[in-house]
Amino acid sequence: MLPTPHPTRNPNAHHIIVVEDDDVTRAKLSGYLEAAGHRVTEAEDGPSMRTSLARDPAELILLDINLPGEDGLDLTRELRNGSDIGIILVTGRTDEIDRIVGLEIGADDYVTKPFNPRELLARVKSLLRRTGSGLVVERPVKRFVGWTFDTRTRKLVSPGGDHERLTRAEYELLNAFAERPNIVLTRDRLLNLTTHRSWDPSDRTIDVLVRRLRAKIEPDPKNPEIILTAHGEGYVFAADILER
Amino acid sequence: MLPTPHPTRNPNAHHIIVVEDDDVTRAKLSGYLEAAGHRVTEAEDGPSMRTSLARDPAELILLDINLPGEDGLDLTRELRNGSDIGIILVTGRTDEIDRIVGLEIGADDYVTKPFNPRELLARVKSLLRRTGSGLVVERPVKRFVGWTFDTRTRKLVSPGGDHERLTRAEYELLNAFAERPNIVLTRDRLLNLTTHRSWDPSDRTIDVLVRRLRAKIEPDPKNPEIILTAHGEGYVFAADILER
DNA sequence: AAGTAAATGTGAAAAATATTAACATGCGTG
DNA sequence: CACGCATGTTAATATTTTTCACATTTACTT
Repeated sequence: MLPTPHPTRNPNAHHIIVVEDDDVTRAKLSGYLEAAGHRVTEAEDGPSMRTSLARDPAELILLDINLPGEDGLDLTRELRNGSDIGIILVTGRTDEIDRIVGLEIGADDYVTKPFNPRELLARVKSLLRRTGSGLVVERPVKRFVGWTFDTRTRKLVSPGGDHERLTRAEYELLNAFAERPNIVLTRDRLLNLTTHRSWDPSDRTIDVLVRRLRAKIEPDPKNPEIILTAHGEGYVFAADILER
Repeated sequence: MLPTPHPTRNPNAHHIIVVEDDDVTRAKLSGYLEAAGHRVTEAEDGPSMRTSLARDPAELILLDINLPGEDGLDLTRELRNGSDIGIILVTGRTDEIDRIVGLEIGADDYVTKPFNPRELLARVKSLLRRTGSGLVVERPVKRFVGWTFDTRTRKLVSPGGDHERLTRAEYELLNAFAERPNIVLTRDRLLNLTTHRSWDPSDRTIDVLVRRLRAKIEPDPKNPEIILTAHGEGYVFAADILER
């Protein structure tokens, strides 16, 4: 195992501010994040957050919606206005209104208590990547069965050298697959990876998208060889990926 | 946590003068700036500013437009005349801005009350970098896929050697993109970076600007390769930037 | 092996989003 | 003040994405 870089001694680590009034929750959150090698500052309210931010700019903020005094949503608005900081809201109940409003206001994602540490870290990592906060670098070019997939320019070059244009959704889906080859991905997971929505059994979005992707990359779309369906489970990207 | 450099004991810190007649606002501004590790001098009017400046040259000035007696705009002109000090105007209302920016008096940027501390610090940081007074020196010339973009003269030279003239808005947009390559930028963000406006879903300003920029820099504007659209999200500048 | 219910595939309409051209406005310049 | 340019706005057109109805396949039961 790689030695975990000590957060306070690793200035290259991402700086994350945890804004949460409850001591226990705050400690828990920063514990997870520090264990993952991030540099964490704790703040118990808005003013404290502003101070920390002024002292040491952060790439990401975990923000409790239900802060005493100041509203977390107001803080979100304030942060989002003119900054590209990543914002993940922390919500107590499964209060759907809070989520939606929060995301519309400018938050990038949300997590609900109680936390699943793995999910939390995954969302943090994904957001850091999305906001372009460097460090988490992935290989931009992936190859599989003759295809060349440039994740940066979002282009796909066929074994024969033809260029395929991918729409955003197709790109997101292929990217999701290409990062996780040879394992079954549920529709729920895929939808979550490509858009930010959650899935319900009547949602056929992924199926349609898979069809379109197959039409573009499968030699014989009727008999898929790259994107296989796992009946009752989801889909598998069945090809080896060569990075770079 | 990183040790915060004490402003008055850190001669490497940037010297910033805050010119503002209202005590509360002035204290707030210098508070933010000092927390961020800058060396701050406060001045309540023009004469006081000149004195401070003579005593200790500054890299940047935060200047309230509505000073009693002397007009902030006159001071701007005076400062700009024969000095390359960074000037950020502080304005009360949003409607004052159009006038000021349109006049192109020589200020480098502006912020509106009430301040968003994070935005304020971001603009200060960015300006310090731009004026080259920082430890972080920004390269004014950027290259991408054959193009040469001189951010100082605002000139764009094509791979073939032709000169493209960019309007102010086009320049601002290209600059925003070139500083953040390979990540998705929302329209909201782009609008905030180019002008200080906030975005609403019916605002197609950025779309039109993207189109005009594409017409100038894309080999085939119908099939963009540099500025890609991320449907439902925003735009991506998909090219590597070589600085210098 | 045939029947059945559930899951998946498919084409096309509907909705959401982006592109484009044409027009409107405002500003500086001659 | 009229002209030209930069910029923003509007509305039509085009594209992408989602939804839907129905066809087909699969897994399972008998």
